[in-house]
Amino acid sequence: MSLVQTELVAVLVVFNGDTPRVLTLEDGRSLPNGPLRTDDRSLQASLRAAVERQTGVAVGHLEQLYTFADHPPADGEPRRVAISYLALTRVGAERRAEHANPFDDAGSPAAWRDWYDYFPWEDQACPHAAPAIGVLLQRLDDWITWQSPERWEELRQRRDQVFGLNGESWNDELVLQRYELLYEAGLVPEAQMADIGGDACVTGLAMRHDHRRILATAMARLRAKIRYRPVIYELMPDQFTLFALQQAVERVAGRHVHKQNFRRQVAHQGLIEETGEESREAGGRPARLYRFRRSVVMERAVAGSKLPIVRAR
Amino acid sequence: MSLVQTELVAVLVVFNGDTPRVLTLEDGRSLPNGPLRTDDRSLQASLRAAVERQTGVAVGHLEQLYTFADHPPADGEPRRVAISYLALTRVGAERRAEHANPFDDAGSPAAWRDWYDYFPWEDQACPHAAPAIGVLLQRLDDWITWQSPERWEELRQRRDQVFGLNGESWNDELVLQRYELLYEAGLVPEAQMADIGGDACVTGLAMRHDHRRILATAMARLRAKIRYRPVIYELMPDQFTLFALQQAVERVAGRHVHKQNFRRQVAHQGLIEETGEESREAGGRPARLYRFRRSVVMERAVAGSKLPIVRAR
DNA sequence: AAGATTAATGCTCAATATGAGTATTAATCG
DNA sequence: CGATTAATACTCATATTGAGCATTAATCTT
Repeated sequence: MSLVQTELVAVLVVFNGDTPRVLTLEDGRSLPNGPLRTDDRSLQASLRAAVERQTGVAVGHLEQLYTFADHPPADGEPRRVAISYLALTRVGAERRAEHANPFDDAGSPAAWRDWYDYFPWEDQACPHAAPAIGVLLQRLDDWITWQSPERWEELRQRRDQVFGLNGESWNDELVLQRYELLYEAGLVPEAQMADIGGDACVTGLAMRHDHRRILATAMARLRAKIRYRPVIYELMPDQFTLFALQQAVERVAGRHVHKQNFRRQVAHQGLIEETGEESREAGGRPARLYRFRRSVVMERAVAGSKLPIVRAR
Repeated sequence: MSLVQTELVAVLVVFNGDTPRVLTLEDGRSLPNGPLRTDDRSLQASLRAAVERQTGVAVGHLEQLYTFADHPPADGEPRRVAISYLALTRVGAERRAEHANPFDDAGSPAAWRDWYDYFPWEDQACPHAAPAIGVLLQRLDDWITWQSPERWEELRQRRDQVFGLNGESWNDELVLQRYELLYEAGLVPEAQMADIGGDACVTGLAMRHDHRRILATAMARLRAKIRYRPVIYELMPDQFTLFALQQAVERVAGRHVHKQNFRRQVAHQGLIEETGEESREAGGRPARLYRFRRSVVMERAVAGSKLPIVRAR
């Protein structure tokens, strides 16, 4: 029959000025989730309720990501379907996780984790991540060599594309494709039946079920979306400097941005306005503070707003 | 509990050279659909099987659209969740609908219908649709006037945005937003409890459940996607002229394209190649025939490919 | 056969948008 | 006071985009 167990899974993202973080349960091994309850008004309402109940965090911007089905169960168990969402949370709202209800049903605390802990290779802007990526690529290479020779061509091409090697350029939106290639190659712990762990700084932290795949989908979506919709502002506090905004973009995208062009484009869009105040936290020339013009965005919610992310050479 | 009835719904699109068509059942009142069966390998596999069983059409390019939940049922019925997909079908493959298994479970034939029958106002390229759009906008205006005066401002702004009035420009991707505004205003038959029908050439054909909403989602997705991914080729036959390609884009987007710029950009992308043959069907200077370079696309599946759709003035 | 019609093509032009620099200014820190 | 940290101002070449004019090559009509 078509009765399936439907689960809602949320990827809550917050940017604390340093790195994007995701809300996790079970010591970082799963994402907040809950059942779709018949009495909730909508999927979104159901998800908000579940997350707030489970973690105490108020959910802001919310958008559906993708619906996954697990593999068909052998026994008569109902099939599990996961409807996943991306939720963006402003710093401040995220604090409630540590106070309100910091324990999930299993008794382990809800915790915010650097999303690059799960995908170290996605942080291309961070130079000290390079060695680990080198190790990973070496293992990938070894795996390819172990496959039947007629697949070499295809696999190497795929590797070059998704990891931006041999003339291809790094595409920060291919988070899911990279994860899936690594999964296929058995290089992430989830791919093994036994929980062998592996070296987390190379293969990233593992998660239960397909939660890391969902996280990859969320990262890819967010990276894609900040280029054409002003969603980055959903992660910013009320007031912020242009540098802080740029850092948010850089840390989300995992790559550097040309500062002057970034400012030019942001100014050009007219989505923010000066507050008149200045920030002198960084020790340097004080930076003007800006605020997001929510009213304007309502108007052109649709028009799009690109952010200048430098092309890789 | 979290047991819900999960339904898969497909929007199959074909372009026959004249207009985009969608595959419908029940005399055009519903979309092909089927349950998620526990023994199918994946959601996609389940959907392909259901559609082919129900309509006899082989599904080509397939992508997930969105997962909808209906309103909470009053009685103890399980809740219905619909996972919707967009499927693009090449002409030829679509023929099978008329031969193989032309009757659905209820005994009514599967039929391809002009998608603008369901959304007449979406066809902005068609001049004779203008009067009907005028009537619709008039009714929308009347409805706004009936609302409480403090909502007028907001509603008129929303109307101007989604319908491209008073200085706003028409955005062909807002299919869903337009439908939802009309729904809210009670201007589409689905919004009424009783099936009063209404004048289909103004309000469009109605569908059961939320199938027209799903169709709107599919149209919006396709219109958005042809701008940055080469999906339009999924609707083209093996060989085609540039003019045919342009018409496919125009009919899908519901707006005109600048011919020379269109050709320039298509040529620039290098996604197609001449076959060496010519078509002299149209009675004019013979047009060169092209074919889509599938191999190239595998390489830059990701790179994107924009199509020049003219901005509205 | 002449002229209308239907398209395909070739080419120009201005307005933006983009990527990558250099140079200057204004503050803090030690 | 000078090093450091940023913010900010400008320049420049190149690419992209929107819009148009002009020409060519076929068929269709009379």
